[in-house]
Order: sequence, then structure tokens, then C-alpha cells
Amino acid sequence: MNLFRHFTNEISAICANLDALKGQDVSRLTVEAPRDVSHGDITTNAAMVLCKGANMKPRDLAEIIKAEIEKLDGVTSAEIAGPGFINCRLDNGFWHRQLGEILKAGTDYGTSDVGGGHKVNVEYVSANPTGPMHVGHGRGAVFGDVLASLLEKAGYDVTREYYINDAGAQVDVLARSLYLRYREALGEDIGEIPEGLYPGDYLVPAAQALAKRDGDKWKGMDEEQWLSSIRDFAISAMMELIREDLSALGVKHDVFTSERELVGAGKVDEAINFLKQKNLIYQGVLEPPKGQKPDDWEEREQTLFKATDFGDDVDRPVQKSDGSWTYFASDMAYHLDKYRRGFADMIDVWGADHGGYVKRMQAAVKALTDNNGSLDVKLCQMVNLMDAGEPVKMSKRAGTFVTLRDVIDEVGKDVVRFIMLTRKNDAGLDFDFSKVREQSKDNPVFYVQYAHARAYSVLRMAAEELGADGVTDEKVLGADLSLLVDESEIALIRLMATWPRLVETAASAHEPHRMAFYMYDLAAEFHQLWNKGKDNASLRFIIKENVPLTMARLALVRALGSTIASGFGVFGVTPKEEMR
RNA sequence: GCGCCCGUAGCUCAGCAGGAUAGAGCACCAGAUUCCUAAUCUGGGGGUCAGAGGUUCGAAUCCUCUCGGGCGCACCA
Repeated sequence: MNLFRHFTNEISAICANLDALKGQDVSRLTVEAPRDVSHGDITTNAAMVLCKGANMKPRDLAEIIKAEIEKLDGVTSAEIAGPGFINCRLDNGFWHRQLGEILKAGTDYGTSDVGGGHKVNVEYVSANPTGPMHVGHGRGAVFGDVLASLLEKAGYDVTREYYINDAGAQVDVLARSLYLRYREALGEDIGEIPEGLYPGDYLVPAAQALAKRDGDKWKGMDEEQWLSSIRDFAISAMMELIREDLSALGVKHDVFTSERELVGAGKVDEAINFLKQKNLIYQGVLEPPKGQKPDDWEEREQTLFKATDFGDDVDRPVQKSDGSWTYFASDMAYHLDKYRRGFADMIDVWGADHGGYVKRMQAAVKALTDNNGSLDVKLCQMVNLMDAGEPVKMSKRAGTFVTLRDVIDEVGKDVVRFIMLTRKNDAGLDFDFSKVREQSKDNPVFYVQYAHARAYSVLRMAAEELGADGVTDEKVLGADLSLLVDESEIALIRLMATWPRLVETAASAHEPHRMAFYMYDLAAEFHQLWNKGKDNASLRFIIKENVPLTMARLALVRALGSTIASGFGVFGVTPKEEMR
């Protein structure tokens, strides 16, 4: 249960039934946690947003509403503050019931149905199949994967998709690069890799596999004879590499869509024809870009899409001068395809260097779906690899290029995944090796993992002290939670109780990073409580002389563990039961 | 020149669909800790939310402009 929504509904109902407020729109009414805990547990702006329509002073209206709120179940008192806030205190019983719900839900805690089973398509990674993934791809991969999981947790029906850009010139370059390596594999001395081809040695094993499969069949042939066949081989070899990288990172997709197949199936012609019928395709000449006129600029007539009708700055070419489709054209076909597969809501995760492409794609989606489809584009900023505060020097040429795989091998997938989510997507992210190896509060992954492990440690310790029979699930889950009365215990429950709402708002904002910050806060709250037991032995979780209280506290600890595990579940990070 | 993103404490960043006295970590200062894992905790100082207007009961948050930074800008993907 999202307690804020619960009380929003309750208080909205109160207001709707007040004589003074008959017929008023209560949709602006909100219930939130006050910034300052001394103001109470929850606060509402009801009187302030409704006073105008009622023609009353906010504080006068607040008096009326307050009297009704005080009758609500779980509310002990309400008071009016500031310009007209109504601050409410909830009784401990309310928090104990929340804790009971958390325990019942276990690691499913926070699961919501706000998504209403609505279909959403999340497209992410979509790295060109020309080599292994780099760290920037990794960020997009984790972001997309976790956003998808988050939306699932919030009750959406999510499809995870990968768009394979296997139709452009870059895959021809790949094929030529592989062909060269193939000749090398057959024993030829190929010398330096020429400018314009991919130099990476990840092509070596692929070339050997090709040589093994086909022998010297392609040797000495003209490019047009081998290009198509070797290109297919190269693409599938590179996709194999990428799939391995993804699986090392624990990133999954439900659907892989090939641009080449889309084009081959005539989907681009279909999309363009659709737009032609709407008079959105025409022959025209574009102005040269201002300020940065390319040297080789020439005026030429092009086939253009009327993107300006849908909010873009200029109309966009869909056909190259050799008659083939531009990338944009096939991307339009791809999004139309997604729409026709039932996805009115689409989310694309791209690198920030594609920022200039957002408007035109959104314009295209509007045009192709008659404004029924929506596309949200999440741009992920650069990842700066650092070590002890210094940038890690990377050069493809010098062979010191750090791939995503290198990073995963170095620190593990869980660390990579978590760190990628510790910044919002449109902010740059420093990934510091020395920091993520550190075992301290400085390192958020460690700090949160440690909270989870500490929870397990307490449960293990209890079993040791009280005997395994004394700490069964039954006993912990059946504990008398009303024994938890210390303010710091209630504070922990209070924070855990906001998790369902956090899931919902993070999902609707498409901002998974909020979960990372929440988990860090939650871990801090728990560590803090643990530490109180140092000063004050009566606050320790395990008190041998008082088994009922111990059981209640173990229940609290267990709830903390499952709340963190719930977040980790969305993150695709395995919670640790002990630190080593 | 245009578009998008960004500008919050010395540093790195949060800020919960507009709410009350703007928060956290690091760093700094002062303390605590023979104890369920010292793999920490408590307290303190520190901000004109880049600047200026506007919208309103109320703005770090929304709108406009200015300044500063990043990315992108015809037939690449």
C-alpha cells in the first residue's frame, strides 16, 4: 500500500463530502511527508488548494477539514500550521500495521498496480554490432534494464527490446575489416590495419572461425562476391560478443529487431508511403546549417519528411542521394512497427551524443501514430572511468581501451550495475575504481550491501543465542509488533513505508536512480539504529531476557532486509548475506 | 547561429510532479566507541539554489531573458 495515496484518497473523500466544498475539484490535493519530522507524519495542502473555491480563508477551512481528519483510522492528532497545512500524527499502531504488511510482502514489497497492465516498450543498448561494448553502452544497458524492471514492479506490461543497427555502411566496414583478418587467419601477412577499418583484435577469433568454416573459399575474390556473406557472418559474430557482454552484466532483452530485416521486408517503404498519403513527404532543398557550414556543402534536392509540422526545427531527409534510405527512415519504420505491435508507449534509451536526434524521432512518432503514440527518450551521459580521482587514460591505438567487460571482470556486475544508477541519467558519471573497491560509507554499493548483510548477521546471531528453534520464521513473523515503541524503531518503519510510493514516482518519472538514493538512506537509517545499541543496551536487537521484544525487533530487521532485497531485485543486484 | 541538457555548501551530488527553517556524503572542527561485525556513530561550522524578471497564498522546482559549461547540428549510424 502506498500510504500517501491511501491518505490522499481518504482526505479527498472527506473534502468532497463537506458542504462548504460541494462539487470542487480535489485533484490538486496532495498528502506528503513533511520535510521536518517534528511537524508530524503526514501533511496535506487540502485547505490551501480548496480555499479559493470555497471562498474561505485557508486556516478557517483547515479547521473544518482537520476535525474530520482526526476521525480517520490511524490518525492520533492533527494540527494546522503555517499558511494552512494540516499536519497529522499517526499512531504507532498504524506503523505496526505497515510493518506487518512489509513482512507479509517480503521481497515483493513495493510492487504496485499503478501501471494497470499497460503495455510499454523499452528499447535500450542498441549498440552497433561492430565490436564489444564499451562502458558508455553499459550505462545505457543498465539504465534501460532497470527502468524496465521498475516499470514491471509498478505494474506495467513491459517488453525489453534491442534494435540491431545492421543495415548501414558501418557493417560493410565491419565486413571488410573481418575479411582482412580472415586473410590473416589464412596465413597472409596483412601488415598494418588501414585507416578506416576497425583495428580491434576482437575480430581475430571471428576471422579464425570463418576460416575454419569456409576454408580459403573467399580468397582472391572480388568484394562484391564475398561482401554479403561475410557481412552476415561478421554481424552474427559481433552480436554474439555483445550478447556475452550483456549476459555478463545480467542484462536481458525479450526482442531483438534487425534493421536489415525491417528494410528487407519493405517496412520502410510502408512507413514512407503512409506518410506520403498524409502529404508529409516531399522533394525539397534544405538550408545549410548556420554557423558551421561544412566545406563540401552542396545544394541538392532531397526527399524530406515534414518534421516541422510536429515540432522539429527543420524537415529531415529520408533518402540518400544513391536512393537508399537514411537511418532516420528505417528508424521511423521501426517505431511504426513497434506501434503496430501494440506499443503506444515507447521509451528509447540513447547515448547523449544522439541528443540532436530526439525531436525528429518524436515528431516522426506523432506523425506515424496520428498522435496516439508517445515516445520518451532517455539520454545517458558519458561515463568517466577514474582511478583514485585521476582519469583512466584510454586509447584505442595504444591498446589501453577499457571495455565494459574489463570493468565487469574487475569489480563484478553488481557493483557496475549499482554505480551506474547512482546518478540521474542526464548527468555525467564518474566511475572510480579505487572508490568502488573501498569498503566504507564512501562506497554506496558497499554501504547498502552491508546493511543487508548486517540484517542477516543479526538473524544468524539470534539463532546462535536463542537456538535455531527459538528463531523460526513462524516466531519472527508472528511477533508482537506493538512492542516496537522506540522513536528510532518507528523512524525506520516510517522510512520503509515510503518505499511503495518511491517505486511509483520513480516509475512514472522514468528515473531509476531515485531508488539508489533511497536505498542508501535506508541503509543509513538501519546502521544508525544498530549503533544506538552501542550506547544504549536496551535498544539492541537481541535481548536474551526478553524474547517477545527480541522477536519483534528481529521482525523489524527482517523487514529491512527484504526491503533492501526488493530494491536490489529491481536493480538486478544480488543481495549479500555476509560480507567477506 | 540554432536546438537539447546542465548550473544547489570548498568538492561530489540529492531534492519526493510547486510547499514550511534547502538536504546527504566527502573534506574541516569537537567528541564517542572494552559493545549484536570498528566494515562506525554523535554534534558543529559552512549556501544570494548562476543572475534578473514573471506566474501564485507559496518557486531550487513552472515561464521569459542574460551569463557560464557539456553535447549535437545535410545525403553517418
